[in-house]
Amino acid sequence: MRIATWNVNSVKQRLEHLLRFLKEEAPDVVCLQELKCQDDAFPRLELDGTGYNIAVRGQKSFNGVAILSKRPMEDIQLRLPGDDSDEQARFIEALVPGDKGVVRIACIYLPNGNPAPSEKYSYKLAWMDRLHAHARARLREEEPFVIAGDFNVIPEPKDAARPEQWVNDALFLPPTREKFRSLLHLGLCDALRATTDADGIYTFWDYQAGAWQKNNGIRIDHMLLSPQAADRLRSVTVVRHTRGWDKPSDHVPLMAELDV
DNA sequence: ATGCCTTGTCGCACAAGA
Repeated sequence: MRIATWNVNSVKQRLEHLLRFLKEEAPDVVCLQELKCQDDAFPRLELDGTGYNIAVRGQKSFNGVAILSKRPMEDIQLRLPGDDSDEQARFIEALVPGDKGVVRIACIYLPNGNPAPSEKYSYKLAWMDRLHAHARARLREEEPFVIAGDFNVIPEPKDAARPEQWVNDALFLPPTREKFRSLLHLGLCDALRATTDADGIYTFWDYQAGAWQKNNGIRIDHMLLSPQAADRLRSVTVVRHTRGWDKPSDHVPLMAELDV
């Protein structure tokens, strides 16, 4: 099963890119973030011919997440547990069947949190605590489980071309990185880091200041795998060339192949 | 030090992103 995650920065603006990506890579599952539209504005008709089933948690203007799956999904969850008053559309989860078994896939758009300190940063840290609690509960089920998405976390200095630019940023501050590590300490595996310890691997390049042309990137899109999913990991790919397309998203897709 | 782009919004500038 090929699972992809991609922050598209407006699904309406990126529809042609998405269709091209689906055609070229033929992933079984695609987790999308930053739809920037409500449920009824999601381009379902435009995706009709692709054969993907669609689960959406949209929101006006900001945020918004979706899962596309070739096979029908079950047990779709639209909220990250832990705060019933949280209205931001940043979480969607579904059980997806494969050839040999099922995988539960959570698609997340973790808050940016800038500036720090601020209420936004407090919200980010609280959201990470809720994700930690949810992951711990899922891990107790001892099944293949994947958290895929835009984490807005630079895990290590080598995950930034110029780490000194990020030392005061919510994506790289010590509390942010500590909470990311605490997810790993639960027993989750950073899929890309299971395949390589190389530096220079990025998933985001800012639109500004020629970041792409200078390769001034950061690695902030991740897939975390439960032990039962990690045991089945075959490969991880950053689909880097999409950043060079016309009118691209500032993020590129991350893709993992699981033997499921 | 700030903005640099890009997107969405009951636009006509601003918020949010990272």
